[in-house]
Amino acid sequence: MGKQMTEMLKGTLEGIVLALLTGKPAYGYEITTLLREKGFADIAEGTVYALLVRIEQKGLVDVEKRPSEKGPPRKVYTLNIQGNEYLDEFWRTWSFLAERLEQLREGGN
Amino acid sequence: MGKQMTEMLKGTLEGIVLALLTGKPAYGYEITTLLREKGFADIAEGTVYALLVRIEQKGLVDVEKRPSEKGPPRKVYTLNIQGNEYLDEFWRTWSFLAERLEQLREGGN
DNA sequence: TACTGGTAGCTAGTAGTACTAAGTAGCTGG
DNA sequence: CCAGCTACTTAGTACTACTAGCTACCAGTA
Repeated sequence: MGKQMTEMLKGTLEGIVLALLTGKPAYGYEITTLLREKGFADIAEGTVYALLVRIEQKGLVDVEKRPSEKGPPRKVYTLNIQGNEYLDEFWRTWSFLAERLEQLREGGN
Repeated sequence: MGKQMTEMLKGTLEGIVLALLTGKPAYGYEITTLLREKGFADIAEGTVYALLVRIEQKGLVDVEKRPSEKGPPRKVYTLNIQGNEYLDEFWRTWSFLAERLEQLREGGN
């Protein structure tokens, strides 16, 4: 992956994953494949798992272990209230940044 | 500053500063005040100077020392060809991310 | 049986970047 | 003379995505 993309994902990937969880719980492996479908083809698996541990420790998601039909048990992550608030804050921050950047791109300096 | 903003700026602040430099050279102190005018009120001075050192070492800008009317000499930064290419790459990366995020926000998961 | 491959999760160590917190230094006005 | 603005610098810290591995379960196949 490009280095610029790597740096830009810092701070946004967390929001992306939380956004994926709105409404539909998912487990780690599922999230990585979801990300690939959504166009984030080069995000390392290990990155996702580490991120999931982080948002769990922050208390943004509830976790439940469920047996899988094909493989080891899955850890299913569900966005909770705190996670929703955090996600709202994320979107506000994102909007702020995106607006300024569009101004910079169009307005010219 | 919010922690989310801090993390989100990683990778984008560099592009923002380079964008500010397109067409008009500027020096560090000027850039920090420019950033504040543009809405990035809470970006630490030290952050900007460190970033400027970095983009200089990457060879994205040309540097010239000029005496100031009121204070120590200024280091004036000018975007060069490599910087322009880097900035193009930055906008491509940004567009990619912004598109996916808008899809995520609207399309709903 | 042995082996491959898909599913599923985990970890130690590294690099990059924004931050804090402090400092140096020149100039002007009270 | 010193407070305050200008202007730049630096050491140390925290956070996050990465690499590069590892464990483990199951199905199909040679």
